[in-house]
Amino acid sequence: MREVLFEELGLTPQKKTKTGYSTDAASLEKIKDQHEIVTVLLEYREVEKLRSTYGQGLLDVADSDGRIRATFNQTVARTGRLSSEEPNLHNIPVRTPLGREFRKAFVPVEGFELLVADYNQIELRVIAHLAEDPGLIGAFEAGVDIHNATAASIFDVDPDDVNVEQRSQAKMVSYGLAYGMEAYGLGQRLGIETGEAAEILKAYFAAFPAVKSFMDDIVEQTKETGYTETIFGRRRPIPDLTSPNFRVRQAAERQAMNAPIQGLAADIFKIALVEIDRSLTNMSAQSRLVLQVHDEVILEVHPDESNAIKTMTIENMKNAAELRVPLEVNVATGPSWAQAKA
DNA sequence: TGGATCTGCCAC
DNA sequence: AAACGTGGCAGATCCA
Ligand SMILES: Nc1nc2c(ncn2[C@H]2C[C@H](O)[C@@H](COP(=O)(O)OP(=O)(O)OP(=O)(O)O)O2)c(=O)[nH]1
Ligand SMILES: [Mn+2]
Ligand SMILES: [Mn+2]
Repeated sequence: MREVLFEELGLTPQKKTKTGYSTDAASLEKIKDQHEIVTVLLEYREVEKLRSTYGQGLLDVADSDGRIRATFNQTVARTGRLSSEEPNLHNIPVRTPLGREFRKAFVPVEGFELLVADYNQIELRVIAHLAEDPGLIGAFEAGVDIHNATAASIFDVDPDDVNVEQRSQAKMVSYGLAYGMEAYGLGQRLGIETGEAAEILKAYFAAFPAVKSFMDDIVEQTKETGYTETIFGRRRPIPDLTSPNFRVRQAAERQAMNAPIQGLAADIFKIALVEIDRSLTNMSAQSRLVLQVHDEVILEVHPDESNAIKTMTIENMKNAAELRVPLEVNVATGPSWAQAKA
């Protein structure tokens, strides 16, 4: 593709990879108007990704009883998250309408429904707790949805008019900035000028002043000990903090910022998951756990148990840890993963 | 034919 | 890619 676009058609290269000019989606978006094939290629990329990875890929691994059984690795992700392989059930599409179609294929066994419970703004709550940031804590006490507020601010729309895609983008901005994203990277991702991105960054840390100092402290502390540690005691060594290579060292600093947060969120979620499992046993429930996705749990629920299981799941998740801000859970039920959305 | 690497892209 | 973090998978390419 690189050869066709940049040599044969002579389109304008945007950025480079290790081996030549990049043809990734962000680059193609910028040269759409130079040749009609670019839009076609973008559409092909989207459809082929979905067809190969999720269409054929999932059909290939589905068992004869209609279930898909993945391997959940407990010692792969360095932060304490699980990972899922063969297949990866942690990256089933949700962000585009066409991609979301695949979630309709995840259904409960006959006579049951799916219950989906996902922590609300989980890592922002963890940051609020660890950084003791007055802006974040105040927002959570007031019941503010920060992803929504951030979206309203960066896209200049009324908070009530924020759509799903905008909130999703704002999520990326919120976590990106918290974990060391710079104005340049923010501009690239939003498709705006670096200067404009710098204004967004400035506004973010003005609203949440303690986040920056917390991140600086974490990096300093990690340089001294050589590892990060969650409040439950999960340690991650970060030896690259002393690398002579600037790039490697910078990357290590961002890992040090992220690991205690993502790690604590993983600790909390795992505690909740074990408690949910214990409760199901204690209740002698017919309902069962079928999947987890980092801060989300999916249960196959018998209608007779629906209310009890819903209450039990929410309570276990909210009470898995006691932070300076409340833990909140979004929960929904439905006949498929796609439809179990509040 | 198959392993290793690279690019690109899906999710949290 | 110097430029949020954590993952896994498909396809192309290079090479044995
Ligand atoms: N560094 C980073 N972390 C992310 C990103 N997306 C998701 N995460 C992490 C932080 C989130 O708290 C966690 C769970 O993802 P969710 O999609 O459930 O988002 P969150 O819980 O923040 O918001 P929610 O209220 O559930 O929509 O995964 C990202 O783009 N960058
Ligand atoms: Mn969540
Ligand atoms: Mn989630």
